[in-house]
Amino acid sequence: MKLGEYAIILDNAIKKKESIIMLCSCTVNYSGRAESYLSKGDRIVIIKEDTTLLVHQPKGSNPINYMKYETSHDVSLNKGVLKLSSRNLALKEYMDILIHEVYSLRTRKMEDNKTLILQGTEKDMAEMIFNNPEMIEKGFKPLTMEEHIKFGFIDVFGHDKDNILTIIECKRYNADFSAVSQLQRYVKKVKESRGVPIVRGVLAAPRISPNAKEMLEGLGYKFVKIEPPMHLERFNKNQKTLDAF
Amino acid sequence: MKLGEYAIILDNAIKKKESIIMLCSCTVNYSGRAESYLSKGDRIVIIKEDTTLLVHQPKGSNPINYMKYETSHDVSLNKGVLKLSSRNLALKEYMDILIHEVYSLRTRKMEDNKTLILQGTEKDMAEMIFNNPEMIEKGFKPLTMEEHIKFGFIDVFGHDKDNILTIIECKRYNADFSAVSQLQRYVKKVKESRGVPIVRGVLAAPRISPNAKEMLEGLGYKFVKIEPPMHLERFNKNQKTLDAF
DNA sequence: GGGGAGAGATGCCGC
DNA sequence: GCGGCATTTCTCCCC
Repeated sequence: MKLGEYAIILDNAIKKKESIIMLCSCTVNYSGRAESYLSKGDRIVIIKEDTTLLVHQPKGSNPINYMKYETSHDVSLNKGVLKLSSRNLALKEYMDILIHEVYSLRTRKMEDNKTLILQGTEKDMAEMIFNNPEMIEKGFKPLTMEEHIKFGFIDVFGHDKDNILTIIECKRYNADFSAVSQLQRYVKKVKESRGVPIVRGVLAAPRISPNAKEMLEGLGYKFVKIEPPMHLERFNKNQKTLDAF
Repeated sequence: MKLGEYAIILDNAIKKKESIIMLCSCTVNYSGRAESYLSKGDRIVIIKEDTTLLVHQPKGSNPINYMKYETSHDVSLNKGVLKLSSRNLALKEYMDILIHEVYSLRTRKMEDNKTLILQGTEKDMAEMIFNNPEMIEKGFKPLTMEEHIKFGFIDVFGHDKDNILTIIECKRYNADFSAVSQLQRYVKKVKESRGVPIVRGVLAAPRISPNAKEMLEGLGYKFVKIEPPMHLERFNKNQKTLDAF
């Protein structure tokens, strides 16, 4: 098939808001929040029904170039090269893909309105702690969860056994400097807004980096080792059983 | 084509380390750092040559499910359903994709060893400031760039006109709380390690959020409005010219 | 391999 | 729209 025929298929699919999956050799220019140039190579190019554009190389998780939704796409043919011009005027982002050869081109209206069920997030951790306060320490009495204050939101907020205000910051994986800084900010702001001299800070995570721990303890805060909850465990257990064979 | 034939094509491509692009109706189970379930719908499934797996819905920039590189993929056919079992034992991550119908399946050895040329990063900003110190303020004398200290690295480090040690933290977009905390940490650490009572902090970014500015000024630091440099501007200018038509 | 931080981060929610 | 923050963040760099 010639590039001109591919141009017509592309143009049609864009107009009909079908998803487009193309395997091709191409060159990519981008200008927007930054500027980039990617010279000729084989790539997977996807245009989704919401006009999102992705360019993937044969390695790696992330697209090498992309455009967000609400991008307009225009196809043109010039001197034996197919050109895809993508524009997001609202974001002032521009991309030109020069397509030298098309290896495969598929278009289809995709039917999918399903959303992901996800378990084991930071919010799930906060809920688990709220419902099992002794995980933090004996006598901890939670008051609120995901409480929004002007400067962010507090995962779990409550009183300790001596009725001292206590702020829990959860991290689903390794806690780092940034987590400690966040906790420090919340403690400072709550002290100010409530006019209380002492507010405790607790960082709940499966682990904490040594330097972050040093900073945490320097501030007089506490680390509690807690794993995020995994409730969809049946699948996991099945895998373990299967792996045993 | 029947699912059994697709199974053979898939199996072959996986063994030959070809890239695979499949349009299909499928169900996805994931278990690893978290757990997820995605019920039946039309998806784009990609297996790259480095064994990275991506599952894309018809909307959005990010894959709805994925596996990282160094994952093994196994294809099986059971009761009229094609099953792709993906395992990353090192990361303890598992995914099962049940494929109900294949709309399109392409495999190909992709040739691409090109890397992206990118301009306008935070590092580019630091270099620009290092070479044009008056952008920060009159009399600023930079000493080092990207200096690694035990607790992170300092974008630009130098003396101000009064020979006071000054730390510059760059952000290529909006500076937020986290940027201010980072600067605060560096100032504190440099004071301690050098035994100097006064160290200045400067945040260089195109803009700063009002709350972050309040925190910054509360710490006695300074904000300087600086845009990241865009050196590949020719393409951008051409676009503006084209858009005018 | 861990620590630390950037990213054209994206996506979500609240105001 | 902006602000604040989580993310199965990913990726890179340095130790």
